[in-house]
Amino acid sequence: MSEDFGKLIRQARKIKGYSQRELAKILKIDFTYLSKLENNRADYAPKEDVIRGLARNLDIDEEELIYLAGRIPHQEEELLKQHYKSMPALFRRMRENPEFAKQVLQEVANTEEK
Amino acid sequence: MSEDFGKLIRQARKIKGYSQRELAKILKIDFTYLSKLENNRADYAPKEDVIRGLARNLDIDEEELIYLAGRIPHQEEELLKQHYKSMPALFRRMRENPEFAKQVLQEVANTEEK
DNA sequence: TATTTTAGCTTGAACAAACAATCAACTTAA
DNA sequence: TTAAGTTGATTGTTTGTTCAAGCTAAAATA
Repeated sequence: MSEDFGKLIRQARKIKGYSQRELAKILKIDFTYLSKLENNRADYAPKEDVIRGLARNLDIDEEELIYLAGRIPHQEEELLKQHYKSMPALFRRMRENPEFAKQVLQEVANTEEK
Repeated sequence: MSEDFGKLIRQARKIKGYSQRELAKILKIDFTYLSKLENNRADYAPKEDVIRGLARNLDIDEEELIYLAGRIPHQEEELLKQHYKSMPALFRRMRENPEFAKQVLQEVANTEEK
């Protein structure tokens, strides 16, 4: 589990003024599990549903939280398949050349008209 | 499982002149499982190891086959986490605007000096 | 002020569900 | 009559979550 995933959800929970038990109840998960998530003590990332539940109730962007957890949103799997021939290059390039990654992501962020 | 994953590995196997049993033996998987993979009858994508084994023995690019199977190579998970804030935009943009996707991927492919 | 609640949190062990692969039985073509 | 391939049922493994037990600090109570 990501180092910052736990930090982020704990912080967000506190801002919302929930105790772990309160939030866990809303999400219908065990509060001890939420504790583990906040401490990055869960061996594996939660399921997408759980992550989305967290995001919704904590006013975090759902997709962002999914990526932060090290998952890829289910709906994007199609994209991977469709572009399977060029994806490896894209990812390798972004990994090996952080400047490039920054540039591409910047570009996308800019052209986005929210 | 991807529509073309099965087709691709079956085709590649035939080119190599293997029967399902022969190839399965090399990969140390059950030949009936290989059959299912070729027919896209396996409910879930194989593990990364199995995909890599297939790719190696069938002269397919390992990463490409992983993406085609709808998975993301383990080593790339870090990248997702690192850029969790901008990834959603990138993927959404690529999904919603195939032209954009093409362009970005082209660009990467071109600047790659193999 | 010492003592007992209580509210919030953490952790290892146990468990359940989802996922990945095999087994047993069959079909077909050669 | 065997070599190749398919399929539904079953099983094994990994992943995701809960359970049982306990810790700590701050309030309440004596």
